[in-house]
Amino acid sequence: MGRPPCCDKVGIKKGPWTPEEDIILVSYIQEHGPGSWRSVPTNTGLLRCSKSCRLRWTNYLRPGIKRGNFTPHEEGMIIHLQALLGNKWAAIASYLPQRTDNDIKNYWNTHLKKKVNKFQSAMEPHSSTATSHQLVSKSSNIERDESLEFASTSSTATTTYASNTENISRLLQGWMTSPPKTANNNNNNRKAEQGGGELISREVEFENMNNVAWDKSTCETTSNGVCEEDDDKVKVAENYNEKQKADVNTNSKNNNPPLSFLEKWLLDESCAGQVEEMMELSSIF
DNA sequence: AAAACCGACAACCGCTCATCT
DNA sequence: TAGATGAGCGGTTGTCGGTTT
Repeated sequence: MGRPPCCDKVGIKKGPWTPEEDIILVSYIQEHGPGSWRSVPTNTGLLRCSKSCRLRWTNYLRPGIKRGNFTPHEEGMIIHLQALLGNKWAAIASYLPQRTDNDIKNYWNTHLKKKVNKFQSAMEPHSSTATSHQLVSKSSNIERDESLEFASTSSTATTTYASNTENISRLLQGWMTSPPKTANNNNNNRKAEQGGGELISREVEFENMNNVAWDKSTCETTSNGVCEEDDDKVKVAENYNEKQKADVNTNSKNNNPPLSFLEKWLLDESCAGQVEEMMELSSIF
């Protein structure tokens, strides 16, 4: 169709977002809700293209986003899902409600891909009979050991604005105390449609079902300090999710396909435990 | 101390799909 | 029905901070 890029316009600012820009964007979304991105730059006066605003919101400013180190369980899930779904980051992200697709994609590219490749090349002489599942499971074990090391060595928080979650927490104070019309539901529904088939179609439900509990559990079991930092943000997210839960439950009642095997596996806590076990068992790698 | 290198991640780009007119 | 527009996704790039030489 030959549509010109929205960011080609003269006077459109690029590069890292400033705190002022974030405040403007958050304030606007707080008032009008996410969506109608086209109108955001014109209504706010931001010298950013609509796309940039959307990305900034969905990948960074949106409530409920967990930042910081990935837990071994999260790593295992990413590896599993990547093996099963390929580079469908949005689909994978739907199973890790607090992580953005961009985050997962970056983490895969910078950490997990290398490790998995390393493992695969190590397995090369013997791998002719190994199933991909075995491969992935064993890969997960490497992730765990190395990630623990990683977590202990890389916990130095960056001091840049963009990485400071407290800034965002403050920005989001009051968000959802007067909730806007949730265009997010529409986005989620659309994502579900786009994600391709049954596997993804239930992400909305899962997301809302797990957001709060997931956050709490992961916070309690990790000791990297990230969760404490994000406490305010988590609370804000909880309110946000409560609201969404109510909306989405209505929809899911009407259209509620059965869980696939993969989903069951992923959602089943005991199975998650098995992954951990497998990780332990193959720590020889 | 400074330059070179490297890793992490935020942001951008191009494409596709859905919706609207 | 076709074109225009909005929005989302995945790949890639740019920037920045830390580490090594």
